[in-house]
Amino acid sequence: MDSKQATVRFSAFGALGDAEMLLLRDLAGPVRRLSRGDIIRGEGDATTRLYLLRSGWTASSIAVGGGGRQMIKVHVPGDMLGTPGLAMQRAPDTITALTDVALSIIELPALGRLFVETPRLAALLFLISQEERVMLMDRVATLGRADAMVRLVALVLDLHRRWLRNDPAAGLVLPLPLTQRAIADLAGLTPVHVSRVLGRLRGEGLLSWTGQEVTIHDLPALCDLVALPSRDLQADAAWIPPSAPPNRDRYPRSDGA
Amino acid sequence: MDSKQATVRFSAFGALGDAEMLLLRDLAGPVRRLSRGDIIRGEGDATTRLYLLRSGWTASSIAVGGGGRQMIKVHVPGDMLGTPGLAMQRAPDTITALTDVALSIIELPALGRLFVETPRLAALLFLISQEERVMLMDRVATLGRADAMVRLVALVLDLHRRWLRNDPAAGLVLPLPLTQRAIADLAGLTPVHVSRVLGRLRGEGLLSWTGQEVTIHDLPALCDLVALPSRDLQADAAWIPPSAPPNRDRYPRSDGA
DNA sequence: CGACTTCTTGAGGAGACTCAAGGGTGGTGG
DNA sequence: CCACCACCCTTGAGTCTCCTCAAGAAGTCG
Repeated sequence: MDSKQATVRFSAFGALGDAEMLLLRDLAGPVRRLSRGDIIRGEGDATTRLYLLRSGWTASSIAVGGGGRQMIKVHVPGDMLGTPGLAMQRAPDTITALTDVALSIIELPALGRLFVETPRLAALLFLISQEERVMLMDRVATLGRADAMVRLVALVLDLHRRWLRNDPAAGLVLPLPLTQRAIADLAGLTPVHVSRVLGRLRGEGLLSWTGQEVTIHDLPALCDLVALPSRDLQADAAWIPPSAPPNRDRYPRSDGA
Repeated sequence: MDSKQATVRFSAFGALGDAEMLLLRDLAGPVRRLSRGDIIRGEGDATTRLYLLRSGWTASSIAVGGGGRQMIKVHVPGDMLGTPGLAMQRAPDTITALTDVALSIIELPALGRLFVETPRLAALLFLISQEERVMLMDRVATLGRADAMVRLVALVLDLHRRWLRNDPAAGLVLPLPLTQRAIADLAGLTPVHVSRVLGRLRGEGLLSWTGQEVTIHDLPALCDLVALPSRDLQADAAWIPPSAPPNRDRYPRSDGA
């Protein structure tokens, strides 16, 4: 299950060959375990490594003027953490552990080898980043144009969809270890208002959100409320390079000419 | 100048070798010219090509329930258009021409060759996408946590910064062909409120925004107001593969095994 | 010149915020 | 074992930002 989750994001866009499977397994270094509340990487830190979330929940957030913060995204197992920071000298976001977590460390030279040795894997990684961009675009649309109730429902539906990808057997109850303060930081609201709106959602029988898990009572009604298109992933696009032949070293490694 | 703008986003992350320059020039196909207001690609269209903006301004937007829309981003020359859609079966956003524009069409097989033949270029393209993600993250933070005045100022500063990259000699006056309705769609506000807040910014001597251009009167004060970190790009990261040797065809093309 | 879009300004209303108080829960230490 | 503290959730009252509706001025294109 652990190793399956590590590849689920990749294989959504195309099958992995032996060479890719091998390199993907080598990509991830030692596993590190952290406790709830720990900071995995802070804003301003050097961007010298990536993380692959193995189990547990983490979140990425940006501090804004005056002690507040905007939470950008909640991560589920299989997500790669810290990638946007590669473009910057210093990390743009803080990554915190929402629960006890296990993550693999990915060193950057391994990423360089991925681009040289398995162009197919590089293209799939590129597509994962495009998917992340679309998710951020939808978030911009929601934050810019939706009221509090729609924002909260959109949040639940998004997390439900992503949770189902890791565990297709999961039903309408999903674990979601967020305090209402964290939910407010995600939705761009205040904790007080989150409490009120969740109360209304509960009262109308649409969903119930205890401290640790959400139960979706009326999925169709919720989808209706949010009214965002379904965003089907592009599986197996024709332009993606085919699996590389199994022998290595057709290209020089990045450390030797 | 045209060809310089086409490479400026790439070379921000590392120098381009001869092989990369060649492939990058071959990447872009025929130039297409469109008029102000034309739709380059609509939401739901097939995602079978990309565009490289040569001159003029375009914007990407998402329709939201009830006739409204959220504008995601304004593009300047040198930006690649349509990339997020690669991950989806149908385009998630509508790309419209804000002015008369010229753009090169990039067919997807050329993108596949880029990943196979020039891993360095692929890695740079990957980094451009990460930069776009960071810009979207900052936008999420602004929309989630900032009031109307800060949103507008953040918008101006972002566009000013990106405009300077193409024309380092540009001063504090930048062309910005957006109606107040478009500004409202960008900032997640209503046109009425945009008019009011721009009036206040003008009254306080911070900036003036006519229909076609913005003049920044007090840059330090505006930066102070927004208070987002500076986001220095990571130039020439060590993990990026070196330039490929000039001969081609070390890897099979994607059309032959 | 007329039709259209754009910008401005006013008045009233709604959604979300602030401040504040009270109850519940979990963890810590005496 | 219990007292205490810290955090979390809830609910109320008042305020403010931003929205809606509306009308008029200014500019643009056919």
